[in-house]
Amino acid sequence: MSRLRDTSDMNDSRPTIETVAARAGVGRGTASRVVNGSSQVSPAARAAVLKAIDELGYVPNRAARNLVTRRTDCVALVISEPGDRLFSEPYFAGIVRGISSAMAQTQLQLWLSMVSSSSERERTGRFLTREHVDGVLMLSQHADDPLPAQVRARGLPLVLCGQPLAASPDVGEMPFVDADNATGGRQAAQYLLELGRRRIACVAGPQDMAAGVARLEGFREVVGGDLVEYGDFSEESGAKAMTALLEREPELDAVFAASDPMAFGAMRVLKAAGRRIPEDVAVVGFDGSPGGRHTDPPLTSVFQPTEEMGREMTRLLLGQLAGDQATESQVILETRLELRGSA
Amino acid sequence: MSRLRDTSDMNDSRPTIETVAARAGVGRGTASRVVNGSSQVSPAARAAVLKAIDELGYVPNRAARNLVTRRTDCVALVISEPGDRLFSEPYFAGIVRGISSAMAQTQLQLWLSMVSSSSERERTGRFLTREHVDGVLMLSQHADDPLPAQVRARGLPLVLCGQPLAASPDVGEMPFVDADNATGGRQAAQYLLELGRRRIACVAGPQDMAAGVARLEGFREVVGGDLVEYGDFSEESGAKAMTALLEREPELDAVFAASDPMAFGAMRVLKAAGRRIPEDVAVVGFDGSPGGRHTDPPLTSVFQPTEEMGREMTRLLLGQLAGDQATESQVILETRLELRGSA
DNA sequence: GATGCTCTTGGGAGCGCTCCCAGATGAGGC
DNA sequence: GCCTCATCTGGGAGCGCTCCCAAGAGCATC
Repeated sequence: MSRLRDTSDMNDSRPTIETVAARAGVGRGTASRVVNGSSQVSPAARAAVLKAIDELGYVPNRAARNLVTRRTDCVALVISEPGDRLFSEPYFAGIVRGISSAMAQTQLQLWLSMVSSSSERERTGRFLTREHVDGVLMLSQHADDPLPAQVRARGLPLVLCGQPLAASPDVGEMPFVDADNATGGRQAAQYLLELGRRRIACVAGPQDMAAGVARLEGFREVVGGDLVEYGDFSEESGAKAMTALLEREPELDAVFAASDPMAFGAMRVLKAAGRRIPEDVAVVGFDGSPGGRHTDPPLTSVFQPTEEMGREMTRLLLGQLAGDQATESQVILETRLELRGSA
Repeated sequence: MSRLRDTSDMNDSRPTIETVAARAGVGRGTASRVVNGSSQVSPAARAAVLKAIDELGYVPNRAARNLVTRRTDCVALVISEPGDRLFSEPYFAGIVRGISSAMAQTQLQLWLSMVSSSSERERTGRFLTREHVDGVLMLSQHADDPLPAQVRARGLPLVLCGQPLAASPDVGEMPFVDADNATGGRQAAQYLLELGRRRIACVAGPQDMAAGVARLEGFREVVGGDLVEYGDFSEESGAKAMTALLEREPELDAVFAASDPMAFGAMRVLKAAGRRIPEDVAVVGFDGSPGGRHTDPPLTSVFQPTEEMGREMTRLLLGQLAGDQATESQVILETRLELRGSA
């Protein structure tokens, strides 16, 4: 009576592992061992089970498995930033993409939580228990964010994006992935020096984020001086800082901005002030974002491999989940100067 | 021997509903009824159970519940776009934020899947079954994306962001949330007319997306004419289109760009061509994105409530999940012209 | 042929929960 | 006092899976 059907919804009752075992002519245990890749199975039994699985279109029931294994197969991705400013930055987009694509190779699900208010922070904090997730990936650079320590205290595997500030608790053991911000700052400064620039200013990032501190530090190692104004990585703050810098030193001939958006803002102000880029003032950003290709002139920038950072975060977390001691817990990825037109 | 401990990890064995029932002096069934908000419980029993839950810090085991209820309490958020261009746009960021915050009020988990390659598309497609998720939210505007129809065919609750093109299959019944793009286009055109502009050009969006079509349609209803060039919503494409428009009609005195990034590109080209904004050429964008506040001059733009769109998508999906016939299945949200400096 | 080993196997037990049925309780009507 | 009905309650059954134990099979050794 039944005609050909999509195997994906046979009669609304999907096959269980018992069905598979029966069809393969083996016991439930053996079927389970095959599904979970145990080596303790004879080739014949394995083949029979695999055939049955294929014919029945068997998919293991996640809930049943999680119930007995006491894992959740679920990893939280927490994006913890006030306001919506940062999420729209290419930096975040690249990392999320990297994480997502690496996670797609896995059994794991990626649970997304965006935290901007303190009430959301509290809600999320309460949720981040072993009861709900196996591990946590966190995009949060602010030193005063309590979530990382909280997660860590519960013994949940955690990988941060961005080195925590030295002032943070447990900073030594916090696993993280970051770009080599200090070297990036050095690369920018060195290049500007090599161009023959001598009055080099810096639009630095916020000093309550490790990235802001390190980029400035690297820059200063090479250039010295104190022609520095601070922003918060946003375009607007970059424009403000640039205005201040121009006032302090009208003769400046180069600027290093610690983020691409800040560089965009700085370029806008420079142009409005009648400076030609790069002839009068050379500009170097930090991010190497795609948007920098389309400014006028295109922005020379220190590239950080955001997508790779996301993939590395995932790799570190998987290592922790597997209890693999060999996996390193802190990874710093190289930056490189991407020459376009602004310097 | 034991000192004060975080109740969240007492002895590594979390209380079960049986523990709660025992402590409250009731049966397992009654405890379960209280947890699930059944009305068939006497006030005294309810109070006792709630007290026990509180004292024990009881949290229901999700896997066990899902096993028996045959739900997953999990909703997929699929962001289906080629390349990483779009994800970094404020449009996406706002919607994701809205979805995330609405979902946080819920039992549901949000499973994130970013799809850019066709292999990822296939993987995701295979995963989007009732076995894995209860429903799907999809951010995908391209007409040729097979995922929506696939999900729909499986009978999974689905809400799209952005009205599907009329050419798409099942378009009539596809639940979606969108901004009123046509009216938005009209608003922009009308305003430019009211300003006394007479040679009004349009940088239109891609015509394989409903948003691109509708915004142009609305614009044309008011302005007519064929001073139109097409972009793909990106800044670069906006610049290209603007260049072409200037060539075709050097005397144009206004431009409507169907996205903010395209407007940014257009403004850049206009300035490079020596046009003053808004004196020589008035510019109106579409998005009302925060970035538009910091251009020079700030960008007048048709605002679409992205965050609200995300919240509405969530609401519609929850309605479907609850089997609530009263919940409308298609929502179109108002746009409004946000006056800044460029027009 | 008995013994000891390894490799493989089947299936009982049980994870924590909800569903549902049968029973207890109490109020109300005869 | 007895029956009926509605309300509330306890706990058995069972969701689909993995874990683990005991036992069978096969082989080499004594």
